[in-house]
Amino acid sequence: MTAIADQRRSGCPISFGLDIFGDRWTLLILRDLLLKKKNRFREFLASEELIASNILADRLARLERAGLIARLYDKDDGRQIIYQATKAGAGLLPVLVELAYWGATHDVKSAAPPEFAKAYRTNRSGLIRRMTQHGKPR
Amino acid sequence: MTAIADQRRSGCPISFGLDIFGDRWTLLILRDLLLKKKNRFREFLASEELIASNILADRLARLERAGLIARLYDKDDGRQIIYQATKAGAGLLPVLVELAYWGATHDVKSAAPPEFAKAYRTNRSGLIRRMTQHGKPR
DNA sequence: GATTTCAATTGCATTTTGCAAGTGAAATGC
DNA sequence: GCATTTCACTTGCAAAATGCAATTGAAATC
Repeated sequence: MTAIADQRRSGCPISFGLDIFGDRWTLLILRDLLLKKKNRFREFLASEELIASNILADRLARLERAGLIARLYDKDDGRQIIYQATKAGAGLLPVLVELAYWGATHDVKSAAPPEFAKAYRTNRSGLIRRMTQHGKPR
Repeated sequence: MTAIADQRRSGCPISFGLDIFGDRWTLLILRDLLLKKKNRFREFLASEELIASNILADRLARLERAGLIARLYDKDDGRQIIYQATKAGAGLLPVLVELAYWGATHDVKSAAPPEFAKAYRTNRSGLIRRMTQHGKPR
């Protein structure tokens, strides 16, 4: 599965990522999807940071175009759409873990549980493996 | 050393980070600073992605306010300012490494050298340790 | 003393964001 | 079976951020 940023600024792999999710909201959606197991529009809307519905719709569309998420139709409810991370999207979990660890260690008012930083320091790859198992992309 | 985002959206450590560097340019400046050993205004301007000088000045000011970089005066040249990562700024190196690895593995046209992904897979923490030693923050 | 280099700043057009309200289709309640 | 609610969005519009080109003033070089 390959992500495509169509107006990339350079060949740099970091700028490639930022061309897709370099904004204040996109990684929060992926956090909800990968870490909080949310997968519906209204669930993303309900997150603490209060994303506006037009921005959410725009970011979901971009994520889909970039190949990081897929849209499924809920067969039990014709209104609802289920959002799922692709392998490329799920591949960002380690990035989210590093971001969370950086925030947890540099933000005085962090709401991250102390167990997280502890688990990270004790066994980072085990932590990531456990987190990955829980919400495996198909 | 503690970074301060003054209008944070939530207690989430990920959103804390995004409140500081959640845009298309800030992490590229930190990439230049931490990975490419650039530390002057004109050097950041010269990067491949071609940041505009007003945006660069704005991001450097924000990074300083957030406590991720410091400004030093070059005593050999009164015009020049030397930008340096603080410990909090240098703490983002693992985030940059993960971003680079994600980009290197998911971007077909990645310009990242194959040795990087190889080194990451073989010995990630050793790679990060070596990268950290090279440009140590004071 | 004139020219160049430095780190920015200014003015202005374009794009993105954010808020509030609204939409149509589908499900639920009575 | 009809009204109400819920769903995933869309629309309109003001405000803020971005991007471009030109300019600034201080300091270094020629």
